[in-house]
Amino acid sequence: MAGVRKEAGSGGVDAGTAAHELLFVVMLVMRTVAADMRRSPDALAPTQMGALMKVAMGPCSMSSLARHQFVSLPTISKSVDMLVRRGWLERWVDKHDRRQTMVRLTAEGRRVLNDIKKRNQKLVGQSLSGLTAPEREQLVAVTRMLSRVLVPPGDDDF
Amino acid sequence: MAGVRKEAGSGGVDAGTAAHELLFVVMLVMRTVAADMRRSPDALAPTQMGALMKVAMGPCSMSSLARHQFVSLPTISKSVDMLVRRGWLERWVDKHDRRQTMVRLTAEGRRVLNDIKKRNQKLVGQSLSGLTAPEREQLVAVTRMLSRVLVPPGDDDF
DNA sequence: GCAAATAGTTAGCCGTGCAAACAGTTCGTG
DNA sequence: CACGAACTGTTTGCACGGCTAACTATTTGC
Repeated sequence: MAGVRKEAGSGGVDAGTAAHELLFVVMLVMRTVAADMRRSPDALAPTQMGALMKVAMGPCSMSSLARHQFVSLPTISKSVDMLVRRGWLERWVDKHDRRQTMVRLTAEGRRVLNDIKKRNQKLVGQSLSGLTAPEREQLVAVTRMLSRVLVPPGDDDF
Repeated sequence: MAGVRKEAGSGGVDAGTAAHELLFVVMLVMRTVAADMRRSPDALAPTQMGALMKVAMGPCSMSSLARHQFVSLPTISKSVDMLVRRGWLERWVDKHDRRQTMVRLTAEGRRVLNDIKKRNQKLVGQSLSGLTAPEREQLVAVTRMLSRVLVPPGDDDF
């Protein structure tokens, strides 16, 4: 039960242990990636990055964005303010429900987002080049599996 | 070369593609974990969490902590201030080099750190319980492999 | 047609991050 | 040994990220 650690490779692995290992790696990656994004000329916090990525999938409302990033409405409002000021997002009032303000990615925003993505990809890719080809295959298989299980199903905000 | 995406399962996977997939999952996990840590009574930012985890491995200096978290010395100084104020860390001047201030975890700090870890583990573990036992085995194998490759070798700060 | 619910923004607070400037300590070299 | 250079942290001042509370503007429902 809880508290019992089993070794991988011989016995079973409970979800808690797997979570522990996964969290360690996630922290490891985020630490370097977040630091690199801070140093970048187009400095961006992880949440803003996530917001851009969501909007890149298609226009959405403020609430939808806030739910997606798990932040409050005031927070996303201020963040979008900043992103609009930088010229990366456009904001307009929805025709059918004038309470909602919708958000769309600008061409410049898409360019910047792709730049950051490429930059992050290169950074992490350098470490990953230390893996063998089969190891990378295994890694991708696991990421697919995690994506399937980590994205809340039936929620359009994800 | 760059820009060419190959499908997993049949052909090879270049490091960039693997990095892309890994980053997606990392963002996914961090989003939920960071949000949960904000809501927690012992609210803590990812960097502070990382600092606590490093100090939990054994006492260390400010510089060492700053390098480990990839933040500036002023930033870690202020963060440690806060953690000392909360009673989670203790600070003292090194006997042999009076320039250095060392940091150690208090009993309370260790308790809180374990609480947060358990909380995160439970949160992520819930999603991971959707995996089969062999899938979890595979996941743990990949995390081990990633830890090996992501931790800068020969650097005592990691 | 009006109260309640919904969607965003504004105001005010605290925490995180940086660079620049400062202060104390150790090192190195004449 | 003495003094300047290098190293280690802190302070200051700024920008931004996050929250709650309070407010405005719309839509919905009875």
